[in-house]
Amino acid sequence: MARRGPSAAEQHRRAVAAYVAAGGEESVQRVITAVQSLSKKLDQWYARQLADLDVTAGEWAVVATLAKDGGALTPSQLADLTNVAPSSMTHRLDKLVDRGLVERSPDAENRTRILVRLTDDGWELFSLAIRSSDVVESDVLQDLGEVERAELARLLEVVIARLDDIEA
Amino acid sequence: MARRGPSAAEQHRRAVAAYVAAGGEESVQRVITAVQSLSKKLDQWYARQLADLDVTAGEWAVVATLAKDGGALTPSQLADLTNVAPSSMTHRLDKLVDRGLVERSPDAENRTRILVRLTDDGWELFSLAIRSSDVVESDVLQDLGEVERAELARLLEVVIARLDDIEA
DNA sequence: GTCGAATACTTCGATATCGAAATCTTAGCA
DNA sequence: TGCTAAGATTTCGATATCGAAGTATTCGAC
Repeated sequence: MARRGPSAAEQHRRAVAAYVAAGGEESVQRVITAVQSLSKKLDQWYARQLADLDVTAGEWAVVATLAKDGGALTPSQLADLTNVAPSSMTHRLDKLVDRGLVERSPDAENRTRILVRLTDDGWELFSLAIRSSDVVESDVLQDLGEVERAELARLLEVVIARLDDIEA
Repeated sequence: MARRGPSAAEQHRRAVAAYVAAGGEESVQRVITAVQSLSKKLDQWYARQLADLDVTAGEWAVVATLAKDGGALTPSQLADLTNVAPSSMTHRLDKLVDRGLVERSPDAENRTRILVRLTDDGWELFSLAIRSSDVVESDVLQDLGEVERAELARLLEVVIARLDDIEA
């Protein structure tokens, strides 16, 4: 390492070229590859920021999912939404409960279920992490004006809306 | 599971709302969140497709990275580019070599280094996987015309270009 | 009401990943 | 040349994840 690799822009260019050479369609690969490189880079930043808060990416996924939902979710739902096996969620929740970020409570209506909620500390961690990553994210988007950001968001949201139809 | 969760579009809307409520800026969160949900969904599809080819996501990362580079890379470089520890790469390469997808060869110029290359079978796997995922990707983008795809790609590429400056 | 299937979570054994230490090679300098 | 520091890979012990089996509860058919 230490050796500076190719720039992100150059990596993107090469990736598109390789995918097109292998039989992919250019207009598709330019978009898809860009989404993936961007997401990958963002994930790296998050991992570093979360390390400062002493939280792993997996633990953050649980906290963020609960925060987005706003209420309580079962371990199975959390496993599904965060892409891990249910058995892995058991251990993650054990640690998060130990750290006081989430709490488990029995579901009175169905005793096979357990409900997981964020504690006050969990909400505080969520808010803190969002506010600090918002700074990085704003930097990343600084070359786009309000109009362009809105257009970018609109186009991405069109694609996301399509995802639902494809899955069905 | 089995219970149908909220749609991707609905999940996106909720996520943005939660991030804004926690102190994030809306124009930023709409874009960043969309990039991430899209990437996450794509990763799920890839994982399923790769499973059909009997390749894990980690193994695919190595094959794709070598294909994009076009030449030979060292284990350290591969570990860096695919975001895993160098020690993990050792085992991954062992398995990929066993399966005949990559080959290790000593670097004549520096005997501490090892060079990793795709074999013909490795190239074939790459091409096959790209062509089949291109189908899914085209479906995902079907609501956008050529002009909109180009505009989306352009906006994303502006953001990617910014990444390099931020890292420096 | 009771039996069997389905659901939800946890436990268990195997595998993958990580960070640190070990091994080997190269580069720089006296 | 000989010595030390730095670099690249692998080995090793600890931890996280997975899939399958195990346990407990609920739901539906009879």
